[in-house]
Amino acid sequence: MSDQKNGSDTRERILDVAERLFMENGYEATSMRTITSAAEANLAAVNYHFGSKEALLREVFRRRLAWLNHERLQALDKLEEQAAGAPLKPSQILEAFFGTLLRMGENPALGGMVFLRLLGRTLTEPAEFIRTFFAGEYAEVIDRYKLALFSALPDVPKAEIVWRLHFMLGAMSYAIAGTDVLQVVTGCEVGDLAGEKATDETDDTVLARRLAQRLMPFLLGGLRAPLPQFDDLQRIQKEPLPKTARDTRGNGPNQDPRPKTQDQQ
Amino acid sequence: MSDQKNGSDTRERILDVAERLFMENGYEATSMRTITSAAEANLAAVNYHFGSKEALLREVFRRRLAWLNHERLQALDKLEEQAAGAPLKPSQILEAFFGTLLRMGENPALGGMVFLRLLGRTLTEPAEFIRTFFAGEYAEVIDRYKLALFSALPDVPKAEIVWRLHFMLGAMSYAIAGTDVLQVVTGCEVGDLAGEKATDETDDTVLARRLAQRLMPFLLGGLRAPLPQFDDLQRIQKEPLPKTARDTRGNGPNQDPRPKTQDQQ
DNA sequence: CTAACATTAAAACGAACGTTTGAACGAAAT
DNA sequence: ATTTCGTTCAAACGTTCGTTTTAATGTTAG
Repeated sequence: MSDQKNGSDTRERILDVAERLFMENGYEATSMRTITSAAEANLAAVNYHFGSKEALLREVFRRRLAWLNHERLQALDKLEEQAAGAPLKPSQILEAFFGTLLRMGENPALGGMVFLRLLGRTLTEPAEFIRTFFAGEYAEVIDRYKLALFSALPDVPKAEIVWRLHFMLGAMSYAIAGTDVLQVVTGCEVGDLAGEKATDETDDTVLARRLAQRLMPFLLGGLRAPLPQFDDLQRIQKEPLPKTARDTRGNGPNQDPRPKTQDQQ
Repeated sequence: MSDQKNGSDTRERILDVAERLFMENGYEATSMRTITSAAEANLAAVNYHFGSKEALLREVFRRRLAWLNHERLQALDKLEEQAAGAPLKPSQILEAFFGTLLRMGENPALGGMVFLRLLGRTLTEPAEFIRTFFAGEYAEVIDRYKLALFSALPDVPKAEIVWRLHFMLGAMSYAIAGTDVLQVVTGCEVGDLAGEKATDETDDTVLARRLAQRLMPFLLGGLRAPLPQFDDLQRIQKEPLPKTARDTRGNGPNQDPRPKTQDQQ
């Protein structure tokens, strides 16, 4: 009990801190020294407990995704059991898939919005080991839900469903990851929740709930949108578009005097 | 003419190479030595022409976004001129905003899919200087389109429109950025274009066109989806969710024997 | 008590990073 | 012919990176 306490404590502290810092700065921009000092642990602790920085990131995700994927599969199992062979409603499938995730954002014990944001941002990271890791973690869940959508929408071509699943994942990931990115651009619309000034934690919880309420109808609307007309082989070329102009700033305006002596201050 | 040729040549070569490498590896994971050697330029060339690595990234985006934003504003101007004061159709607005971008993906001279992917991935990067840069570059365009959507959808609350604009941006960015990410997970559905084996460039062009055809209906469906019912103040708490269990792997299964002596091979 | 073990601690490793320097080059301009 | 200036070059700058090493610590079991 107490022999584990010391070790497990440091281990969990590192995981929690790494989760937050990876979310805030990204994987590459977060150094092990930043992590260990923020976790009040020794620099060597990460390599001792996890083996490497890459393995640390994997473990940060594994402890959350294990719960998430299990919950998602269980939700789908339950739905299919209740339906007794009949195809499910798309809204049920989306609720099981996205609702489960968004409910993580409302529960700080499961990572809360910190993990949701980290997940959304990391899904687009180009690093090879991250992609292969996610591919392995997500394979089963995606496959199950893909098949469920196939039988829920028998009239929609399967390729179209895959595309739309892709779009839905994107809308969700981006909405989560960018709650402070695009909100800045669009004019700070998060804080309009009737003057609630609470902890960051409860603030995040409220945000997660609002996000879920507004995201689900959007996704359903997109999923059930009319199919595009397929004028595939006709290759419309709306305008020839001058192939010469390499970019906009050939010699036109909009050109600030950059390379005179470069802008070192 | 020739005195500029040498310098401009290196400069453009660096921009092109950096655009591709930032897309493939991300900003932090791409070193200046990788960039300059791939561009067959000297290591100091980046600091000479652009001043710093950050400024290089900004310039990579500026030369594309200048064209894109100008085109987007012009498209909206044209639409509003034709409408003569009447509100626009949402489909027109989306076509002007997203169609303009997706048409960049079909034109390699404007960056093609390389730039589109880079844009999609960089929008979620957490680095401060990137966010402030994008905020400045996008502010005017987003504002104009936001207002256009407000008058196009007078019955929809403005906050809801902003959220859905956010979702649409996410679906697009993610769909673009992850054409090879999620496609791997979902089972390699890109290559199903009737056995076309062509250059990477024309392949990308075809991909951009297919993406546009399938993305636009999805976005329109999401934008026009029925509004969510607002049961905001009731705080549904579907299940208490044990606040004790910090994470899934307290002592359950799914636990691989990690910290025995760590996994250094 | 002591041997074994898991964990922490401090220090150093070599490699890679972004940036700077100062000289050299080459085509204009004087 | 010489100066000028934008550009390129090789080399080095100091810093930070992830990882490893070696010793010290405290707890558990025989």
